[in-house]
Amino acid sequence: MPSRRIATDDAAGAPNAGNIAHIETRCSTCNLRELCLPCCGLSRSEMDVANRVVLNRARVPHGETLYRTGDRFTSLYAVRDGFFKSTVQLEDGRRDQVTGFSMPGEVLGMDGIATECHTCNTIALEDSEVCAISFVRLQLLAHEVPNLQRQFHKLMSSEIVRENGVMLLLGRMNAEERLAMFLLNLSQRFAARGCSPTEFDMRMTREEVSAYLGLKMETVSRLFSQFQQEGLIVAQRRFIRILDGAGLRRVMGRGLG
Amino acid sequence: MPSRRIATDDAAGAPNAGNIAHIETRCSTCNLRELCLPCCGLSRSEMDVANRVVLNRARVPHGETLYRTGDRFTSLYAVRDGFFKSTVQLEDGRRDQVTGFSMPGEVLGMDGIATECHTCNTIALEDSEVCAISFVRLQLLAHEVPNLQRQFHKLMSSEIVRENGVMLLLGRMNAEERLAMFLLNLSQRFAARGCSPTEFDMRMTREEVSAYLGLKMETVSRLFSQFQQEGLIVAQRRFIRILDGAGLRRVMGRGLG
DNA sequence: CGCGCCTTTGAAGGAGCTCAATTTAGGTGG
DNA sequence: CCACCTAAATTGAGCTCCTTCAAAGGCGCG
Repeated sequence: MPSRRIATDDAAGAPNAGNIAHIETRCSTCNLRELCLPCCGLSRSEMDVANRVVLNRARVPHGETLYRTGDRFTSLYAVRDGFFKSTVQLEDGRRDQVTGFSMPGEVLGMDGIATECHTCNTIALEDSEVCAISFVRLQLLAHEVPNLQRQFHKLMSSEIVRENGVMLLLGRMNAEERLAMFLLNLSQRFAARGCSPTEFDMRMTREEVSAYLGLKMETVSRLFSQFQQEGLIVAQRRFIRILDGAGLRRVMGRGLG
Repeated sequence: MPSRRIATDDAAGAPNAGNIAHIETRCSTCNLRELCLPCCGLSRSEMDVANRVVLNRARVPHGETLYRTGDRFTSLYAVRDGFFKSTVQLEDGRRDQVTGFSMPGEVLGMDGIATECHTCNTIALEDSEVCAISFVRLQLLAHEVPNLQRQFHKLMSSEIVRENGVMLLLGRMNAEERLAMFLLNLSQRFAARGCSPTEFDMRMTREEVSAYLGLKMETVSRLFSQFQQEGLIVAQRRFIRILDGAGLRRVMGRGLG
């Protein structure tokens, strides 16, 4: 099945096709503006300008692809609601690595800027909603609003920094440490969104967690059980309660001496 | 020892301190302009504008740090000559992961944009030379030259894409595949610089290669020996000759039946 | 209620690690 | 110019952690 095309005004074709909800969005009233790219760090008046980026809101049902490798790049996507995974695949397509999970306020699609084609696949892990931000328009607007330009640069840089962290995790941590780090990271991101940092529902399967952590599903499952026995967490399938955050942090030191 | 500070005109302090060679550089005469950020893809007249970015050339002797974690971010660095590694460290500092090796024409320092402090360490693997590009000035100039803005965005995006590839390597490839991929990547990058793709001198130690590939030094050493016995390469310490590139490419399929 | 998918758990195997000894290359000073 | 010294690289043997293969358990949904 084809990945869904979310039209932005300057994209070829109808601006509002098929089953995709198209909503004129006002950033200034968006409850994610603290987290979202074009709004974060902008003053009230700048925000009015930002409203003109024309964000086309679109729903992405659970399991649907937002964009896939090879798709032409036209927009960035701010996650408004829901949860996504991004994956890269080995040519043969048999093995794939999850490069990240994205939650509300985070921005997807920056991989496509370089070649103007996407280089990974992004799939909704639950019924989700994104704001499609026309990249051409974003650039035009950023030209007028230096602060927006800066925010955008910081956003791309953060993604580089984040990926550096994942490389450290994949290259130099053992299985225990990887899962502990993963849980702490999720926890911290939920907290930043005003959700409980100690009790949350993971949206991803064990398989997807393992594809992110560079492990096998069975290993991840065993580790959840182990952490539970050690009294660090309660894990009932996707539901997680963190009982001992400090303990998890300590796990990350168990790797070497 | 402190990391070396390379002053750009708008940085606080003397613009040309100590043992650092300061040379007014003209991009239009630089033999790297095909590869380098501010020049790549720019027309002749745009290039003249680019000359005004004020690139301070600086030498970085073998083993010296260009910037380190926590250093204030002021500039990007285009590698003019030499070879660098970038590393991130676990808090304890005992384990570190090499996030990339950089060669002439490549740009370093984009990790610093997000927080205005660098989040990795970058060290010269041989006597090297960089152009320090004041980020403030780059932004001003990019504002005047849209093409430069676009090139810069593509550059950051490429870095994201590159790191996605490394995550795939670290998360889903076995040791053989990792080394094969590494050698083919080096080869291809040397080729792009007009150097022989089949015969080159690696600038990094086995230790550094292993810190990049998420393996141990001994494993990497064994693999070099193995590849040599299989007739894929000649490896005499850092000198590498690729005898059978197609064979190396085939190695990357051996990972999963 | 039964089917499919996700998850858990066990037992055995193997890829890469650890520890340790040896070889080689490059730099330095007599 | 050679002997020495140190750092890098190689190689071996045994071990460990994670994987592989297999089976059973549990939850959601038609």
